[in-house]
Amino acid sequence: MEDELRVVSASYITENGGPVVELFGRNRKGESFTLLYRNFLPYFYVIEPTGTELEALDKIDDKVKIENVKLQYRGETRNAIKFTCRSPWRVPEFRKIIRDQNRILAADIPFHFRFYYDFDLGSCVKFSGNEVERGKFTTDHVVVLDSIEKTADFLPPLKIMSFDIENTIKTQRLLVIGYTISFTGKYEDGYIVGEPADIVRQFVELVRKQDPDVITGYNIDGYDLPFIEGVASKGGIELKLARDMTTPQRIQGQFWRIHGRVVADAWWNVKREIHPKQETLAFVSIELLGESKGDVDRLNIDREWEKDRERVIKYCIKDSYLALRILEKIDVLDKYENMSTVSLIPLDDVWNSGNSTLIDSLVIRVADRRGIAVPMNNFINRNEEKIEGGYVHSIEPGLYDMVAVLDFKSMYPSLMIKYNICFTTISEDGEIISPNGTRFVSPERKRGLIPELLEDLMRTRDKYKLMMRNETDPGRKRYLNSMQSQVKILMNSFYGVFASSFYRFTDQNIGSSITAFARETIKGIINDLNSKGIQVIYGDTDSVFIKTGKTDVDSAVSFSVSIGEEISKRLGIQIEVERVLDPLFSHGAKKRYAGKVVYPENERGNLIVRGYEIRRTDSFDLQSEALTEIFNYILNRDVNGALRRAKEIISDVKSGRVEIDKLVISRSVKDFEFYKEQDSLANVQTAKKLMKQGQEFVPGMKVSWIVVDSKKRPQEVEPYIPNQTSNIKPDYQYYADRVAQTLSRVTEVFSVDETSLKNVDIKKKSTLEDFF
DNA sequence: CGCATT
DNA sequence: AACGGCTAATGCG
Repeated sequence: MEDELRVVSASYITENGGPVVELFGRNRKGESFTLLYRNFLPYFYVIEPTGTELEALDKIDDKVKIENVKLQYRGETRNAIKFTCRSPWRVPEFRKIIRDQNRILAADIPFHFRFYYDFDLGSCVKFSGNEVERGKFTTDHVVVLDSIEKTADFLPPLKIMSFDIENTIKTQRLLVIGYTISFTGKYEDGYIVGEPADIVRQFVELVRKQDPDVITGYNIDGYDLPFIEGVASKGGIELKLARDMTTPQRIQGQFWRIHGRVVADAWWNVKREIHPKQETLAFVSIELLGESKGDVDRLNIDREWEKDRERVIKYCIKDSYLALRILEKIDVLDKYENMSTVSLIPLDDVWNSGNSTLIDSLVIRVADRRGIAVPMNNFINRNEEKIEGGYVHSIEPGLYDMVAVLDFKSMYPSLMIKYNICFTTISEDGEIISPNGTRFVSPERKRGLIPELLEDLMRTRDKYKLMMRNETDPGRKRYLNSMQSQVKILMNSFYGVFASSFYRFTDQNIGSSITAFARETIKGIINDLNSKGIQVIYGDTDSVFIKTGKTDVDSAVSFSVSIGEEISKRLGIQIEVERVLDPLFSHGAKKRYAGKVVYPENERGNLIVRGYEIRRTDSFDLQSEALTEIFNYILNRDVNGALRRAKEIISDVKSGRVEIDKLVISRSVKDFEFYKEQDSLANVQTAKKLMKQGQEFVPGMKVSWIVVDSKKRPQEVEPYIPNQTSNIKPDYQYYADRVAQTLSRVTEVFSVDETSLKNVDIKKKSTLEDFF
């Protein structure tokens, strides 16, 4: 049989003492597949092993063969051996035989990645083989592979299953599992009730029969899955949720791995994608879907269950439905499928692992092809010293006219290309010298592996952008846009990974050279512009804000474009006019500014605010809204209006003329042990109170509260739960003070301080009362 | 200064 | 075969 597949996940199982690689996914028609490959074995390298080491390796019962090879290691050709064995799970044990871990190479690459690299596979594969009986596998088809190769990507229908559990609070008894399944645009839902052990047994059956690619739910990682696992282990039930009958495994107390499926917690994904101000399912459902949750009282779920079982079941199913719709709404599935295409690893690994895994996938393949040694990651000898980062130019308080924002296109990747920065080119006799003294060989002598990869990615991105411009079909256009954006994200993640302390190809000097070149470049531009009489107002890492001195937009744009072109040509790195702001406001702090956009045309009139409270979840809505209003006045150059309105807002808050929803403050909470003085922190206090009330809480979650007495030490707060606020009395003075502080940072630029803002006769204005 | 956030 | 991109900077308590 022959077909093509989008790979959802890859793993291996043991069969007759040896490994079998398994790939899972769906074809264009939406049929699910298991692909099996039996003739692949694990291996690693050792550079110049000693006699004793070689003897010990040779004696290993698991050994298949030892071969002599040559490898490029730290710029030299070295003799090495390639050690092949049968059991991937025993490799950590064999690693210990070698004294100096620097001499063992590529002995920490997960087996399914080894398979992926060696067969040069991608997000989609073309295969041929014999279809066999399904046996224990849950997919529509099971195929023993003859051949497999990478193929052009496509997006088949994937099946998503969302579930939610309800349990009693006191006895922690499982009451019901509700679920919703989405496939080819259709929804199907249902529930399971009965004895707890039976519920879990039936759930396992359901998952096996439905065979979903993605499993989701709201906070299933930290709550529902561990709960079900607990019931299963108490009842002696094997939780065979995987496509190959294995049980879920928890990685680092956080992610779950279920062979053949992606576990994608809707909460975790929402957090990562949209940073909502509050993270409860109720809040996110309303914000994203405009739908509210059922109104079952979870605190008295035992009573609700006795009184009206149907209602609790409906509520449970609704929660699973909402989580599913949220996951669909934030469009993560397509996005991660496309990143899988760009980074050449299975969907599951893109979704649930870090940037270094993506970079590994591209870099290790090239290194292997060129005989370049692949060291292991090093999590033990972490370098304590930090790399110096980007340069941030200070900004004077004030209101500035016609400011152009120029910024570098992919600055760090561009510098890595320009200066040939790579672990393969770093050398004491290099011709290129970074500002911190590190030397790199010139590209004429030896083109670096990383610069070459980055150049390929730049070309790929430009290709997608060009295709996007010429595309008329909106669906296809969205796809192309997503692809170019994933390529950009991947390019930009190179610097971070190479600046990290643990990464296999990292050298401290590589990371610091990149930022040093960047600082030199940006400072050079600032000095140059200043010497030409062009005033630089601000700059951060890869951007410069200049005063154009023009009064109309067209001249401001053409003036700054010509400056950008001149710099681009001179430095060989592209710099573009991102925006023109008129005016730009600063209160004199770095990374904080507001401006009104006059260019580009499609953004004209928009207000942009960076860094200020408006964007922060630990400021309350009223504070954000007040600041936005004041910025509106200021950016329309109405300073008196701003002052008048600021005073009005503050006096309104002070006298309690504000809805409680506007006073909610949210912050995340870690594991309590993490804190030195946990009792003094409002977020920890809130989490503890929530737990006492029997609410779901897991570390890492954002909690929301209202300050009720700021004069107590520590300040007293009450958890905020929507529609349950009747008995909370906010400390209005506290809120008024905080708003005053925020607004005065702006008004002080115009010589009005906090005290003058607060000192108003509130009797004069009583706008609200006039309505009654 | 510790902590969370951008 | 398995944890893991980076720093600069602000502001609250």
